Amino acid sequence: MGFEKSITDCNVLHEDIVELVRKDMPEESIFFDLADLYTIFGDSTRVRILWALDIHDMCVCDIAVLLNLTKSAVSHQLRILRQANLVKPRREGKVVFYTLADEHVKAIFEKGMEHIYE
Amino acid sequence: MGFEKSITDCNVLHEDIVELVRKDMPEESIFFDLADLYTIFGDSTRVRILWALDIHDMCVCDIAVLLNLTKSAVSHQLRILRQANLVKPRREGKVVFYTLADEHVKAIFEKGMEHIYE
DNA sequence: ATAACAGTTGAGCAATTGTTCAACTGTTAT
DNA sequence: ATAACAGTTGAACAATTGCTCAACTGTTAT
Repeated sequence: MGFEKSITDCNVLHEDIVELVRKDMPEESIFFDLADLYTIFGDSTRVRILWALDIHDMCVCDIAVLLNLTKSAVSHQLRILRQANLVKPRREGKVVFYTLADEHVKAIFEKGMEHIYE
Repeated sequence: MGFEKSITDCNVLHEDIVELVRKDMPEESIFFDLADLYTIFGDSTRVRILWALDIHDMCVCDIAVLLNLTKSAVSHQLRILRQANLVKPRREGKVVFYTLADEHVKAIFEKGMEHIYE
């Protein structure tokens, strides 16, 4: 088991605190997954799409009109939301409806709103 | 009161749905604020800093050692977290300790984790 | 068949972002 | 004074991101 090269340009000042925190920290990959999820919420277009879908299922054209975007722009964002398992497509003839695929989305919004308005 | 130029390259397909959703949608600036907040959570370094501070207050050097980063990199990220009112600094001599400034942070993490592990 | 339309996709561009580097404060000890 | 060290800051660079444009599917109607 090797040690990774140290990048830091300073020394530990409170070894006890660092060890305490290090013990309780999850492994690094969890933080990447968490950050990846929040990156998706970090765009106002995607947030508006998710918010809209939480009110009612919608097709690409309706979303585009609602948010005043091209259907291409909407489709690109929907692909990102699809890959993150946040929305699910459902084809009906020529039209593709998108549905919110996760009940946690609203809870995440609510916690965010609580921070903003305090 | 004028109408903004339309960008969309398609027409409404379900006017009733669009109107229903439009009625319940908050104004645009709220989505920018929400997205800005999640952008901050959208970086694994910042998430790890916040997680660490939730366990215990820490100074810049300790964070740098814990996460194997330069103190400059840590300081830059702490500035972003400070400006978003997510952490607060407290100077003690040469050392600056940072504290989590918001109880919602943990709740936001928890909701994110719930989505990842389902 | 073929036209019309909803939706998708890849390349490319402008804007944004995280880190590094180097120079700079602020506080403590000699 | 001045050296030492914790921390901050601005410029610069590489990498990423959101949108546009144009070309492409897939389904329905003529």
